[in-house]
Amino acid sequence: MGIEEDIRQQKKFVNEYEKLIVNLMFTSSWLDGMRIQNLKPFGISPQQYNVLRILRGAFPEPVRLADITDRMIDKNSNATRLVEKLRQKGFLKREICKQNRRQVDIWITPKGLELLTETDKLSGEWLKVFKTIQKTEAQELNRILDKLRS
Amino acid sequence: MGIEEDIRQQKKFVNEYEKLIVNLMFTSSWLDGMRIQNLKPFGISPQQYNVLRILRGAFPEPVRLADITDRMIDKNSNATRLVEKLRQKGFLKREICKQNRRQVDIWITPKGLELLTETDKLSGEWLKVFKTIQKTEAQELNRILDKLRS
DNA sequence: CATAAATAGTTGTTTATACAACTGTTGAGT
DNA sequence: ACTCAACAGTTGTATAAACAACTATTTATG
Repeated sequence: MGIEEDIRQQKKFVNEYEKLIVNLMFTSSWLDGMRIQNLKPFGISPQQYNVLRILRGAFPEPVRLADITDRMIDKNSNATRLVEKLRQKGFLKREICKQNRRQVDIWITPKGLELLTETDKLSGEWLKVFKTIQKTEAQELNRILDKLRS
Repeated sequence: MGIEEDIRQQKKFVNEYEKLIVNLMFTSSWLDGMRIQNLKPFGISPQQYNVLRILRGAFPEPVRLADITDRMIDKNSNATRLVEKLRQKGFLKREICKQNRRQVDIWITPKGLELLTETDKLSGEWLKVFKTIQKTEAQELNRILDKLRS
């Protein structure tokens, strides 16, 4: 019976919108839990993964720290510290920009690219999770979520 | 153009499912940010609000700590400490169960109920956020999200 | 050119989260 | 009744998130 069962709620939601808020939060938390478990063997968090994906998207061009913050799913995380964690693990390099010494340019390293190649292999696992819904349903979800935020 | 624009992604997603993962995470983070801002004037976090809602749902019956954990959206949060925070603020009371002294019974207080009555008034604000989508679209989202987790 | 404002990151501090280890209580099996 | 496993919460600790204050650099303005 869906989300009511997941949160053991006896009463019905007052309306579809109330239910939707809870449903989105719950589903996201559920997905995030799976992402954490998936990435654990690689020693990175979903947020760190997010940063590496952004860097790969720009490769071989560098990305500025501010751009990372701007493009991250969770805007509130501290990009400086996230990047430092990834640098310590050797997945990226950072350099103060010669032209504008306020800004820091960041590149993904071969080791970082290699890591993403490994995690890419997990996408088959993810597709299994999503096999429960049709492609048209995924499209419909994407459409309505985009509309919701507009 | 939707989520691609929100995360400033130039390239297209490889498929609707990849896009959906990002879209769900992003939308949830966006909603959560609004919830934090909404609840800030009342001095509680979304998680604490979630606990109070569970308690109100059972009122005047008590709820056991384990049930709270079980019914929470974010299962990983530490219910003991969440409850203690709310107790300090006077929104709930807790008592060791006479019949089974391992378990702790928790009730929402009149002050807690009053707080929820105040926050209920905000639901009008929330409906404004959701006015962008139709009721049938909300139903469709709920249906597909439930299916996704099944 | 001197100063102020804006920009780009960094650091400090408080609070929250994740996960494991721990305490106390009850129930089951012998 | 005694032992052990299961149960219900709590506490410790390491890591991360939230938010504001701070430093350094560049750009704009008089």
